[in-house]
Amino acid sequence: MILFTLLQTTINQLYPDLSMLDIRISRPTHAQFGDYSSNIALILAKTLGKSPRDIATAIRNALTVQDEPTSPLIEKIDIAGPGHLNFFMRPAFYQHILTDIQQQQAHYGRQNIGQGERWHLEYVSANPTGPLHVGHGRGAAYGATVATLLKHMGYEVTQEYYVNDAGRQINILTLSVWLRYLQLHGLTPFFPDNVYQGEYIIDIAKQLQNSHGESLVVNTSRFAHESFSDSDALLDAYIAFCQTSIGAAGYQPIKAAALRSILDDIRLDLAEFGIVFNQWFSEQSLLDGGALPQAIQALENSGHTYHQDNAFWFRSTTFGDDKDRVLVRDNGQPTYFASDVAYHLHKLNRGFTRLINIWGSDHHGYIPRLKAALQALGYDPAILQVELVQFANLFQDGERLSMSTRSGEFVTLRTLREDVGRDAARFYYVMRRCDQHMDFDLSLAKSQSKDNPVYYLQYAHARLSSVLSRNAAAEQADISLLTSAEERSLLNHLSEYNDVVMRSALQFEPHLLVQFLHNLAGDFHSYYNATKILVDDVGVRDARLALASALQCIFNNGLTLLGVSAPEQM
RNA sequence: GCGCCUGUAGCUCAACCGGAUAGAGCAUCGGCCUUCUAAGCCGAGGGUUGCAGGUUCGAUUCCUGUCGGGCGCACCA
Repeated sequence: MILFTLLQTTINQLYPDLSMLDIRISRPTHAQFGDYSSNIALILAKTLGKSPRDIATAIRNALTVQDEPTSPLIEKIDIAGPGHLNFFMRPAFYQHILTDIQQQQAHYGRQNIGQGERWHLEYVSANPTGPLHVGHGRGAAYGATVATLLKHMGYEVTQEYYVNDAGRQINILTLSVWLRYLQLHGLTPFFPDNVYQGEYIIDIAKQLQNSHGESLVVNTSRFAHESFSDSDALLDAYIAFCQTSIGAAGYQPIKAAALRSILDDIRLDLAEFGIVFNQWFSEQSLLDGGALPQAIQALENSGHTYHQDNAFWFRSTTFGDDKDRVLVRDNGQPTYFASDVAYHLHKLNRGFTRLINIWGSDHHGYIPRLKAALQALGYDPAILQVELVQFANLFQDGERLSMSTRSGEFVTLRTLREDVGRDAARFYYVMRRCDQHMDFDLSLAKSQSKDNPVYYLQYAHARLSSVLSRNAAAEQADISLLTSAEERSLLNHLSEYNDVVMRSALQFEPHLLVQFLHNLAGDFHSYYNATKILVDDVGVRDARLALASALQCIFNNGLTLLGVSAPEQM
């Protein structure tokens, strides 16, 4: 940005000893403070030991000759308040921006900060034990938007879904399907209440019935469920009973069918939500491919492990974790943590220079041990960045809903999409900071779906499209004819887009872009209501059409980045 | 008990990593369609930023304490 370089060179000349300049240019809160403002004089006051106003005056003097700015793009430079430097820009400045937008169109806002650096983004990664529910939606929408934004900044982003297909919950899932399958064959097996009970389990059982007929039917009366007092122990015994009864040859197909069915559903669900992953990474593949023992070995080689109580431990406390962590249980089974270490090592071995994980906030206690493992293995723990997404509290008619995949009590993401629409759902999920708690009233979302803020933005785009379809913008237009305060404000607002997109991307904060577009739409709607664009005066009309065309482009680009459509009509 | 997140208008949330007069939407009240899309616009009311201290030119933002909410503290995943 022009002002930035101008300030930087000026200050370097005035105070050559200074290093690490943190020049920031912002849009003032009020029009009287100009188009742009910098607080650099206030910041420098302390290190220079001078009054802010003196510094501001020195800077201003360097940028002006007899009160007249040397830059043809600047009309006036004011010093206000405690020492703010306020810049008033000339139309020529905005002419540049409109021309850029006009030329670059869909590419406008794109930058190459990343220079093709390969970043890895893992998100959703919900256990494949049931359909996605609305709680997963936030992480999905957020992750997808962050990925889009980062690609826009020139990073090569690989989006990956980690499939937890190796743990105990998959065995519970398999058992659940089998029990339903037995029921379909008229049997009445003992049915624990902590198996998966959603409707979709029955669907999978029906598929199993079609593909395997009666071949997996077993009389379960031999299973003595009465002898267990602990429900988890009962479940494990029940799983073991199932495995021995039908053998691996019977068990594996059930497990595979259940996994395939659920993953296919999740994949389709996400695709319909506009989210496509580059890779679905199987946890089981880490065990099958030997990556897991290799990772454990690597940790052992690092010297930060020990044996105790027949288990194998990682001394993560050395690296700031609360307590040491088990890698291999006393029964010889590796822990989930061990495979997660292997997984992240695998990511790094694939050549990614940064790992970004988007997790539910309930996993926050897990971060230190994973970073500890990376550090023990010789990596800079900062290479892993975890963004925690707070849960959305779900309400229906004012009552809090609990979400439980196990009991089958949840509202699916699919239902939400069908109720409020894809655009509204995508938008709603990313309009707030991800680390902010969010209340989500389903009944309100449905009843007020036409009040969803997303329509405010889409409507602005539709209005602009409508005007431009009547009269296309001319190649050339004289922006200096846009003289009203509203027009100046719109131009000024528009000029901020690039910066906002960059901040949204690099800070992983899509909501900044949402806020920006919402405010811009507000400015536009006011303007549209007060000012006729298609006036008789050709010069003024062309100038306004040029502005309209730029606005349309910005809304289109911005909404596209958010994964929301930009309709031409509404 | 320890750790992380959090507390801003009646409700849901912003506030550009310490800047100027804390902003939107919803809700409430009053106006605007013979004019390019009223899913819109204009106006009104609504605040001691949980509370108490501290740091400095300046604090919603940083520090300490305190109160309230969420989450986590497994040889589960």
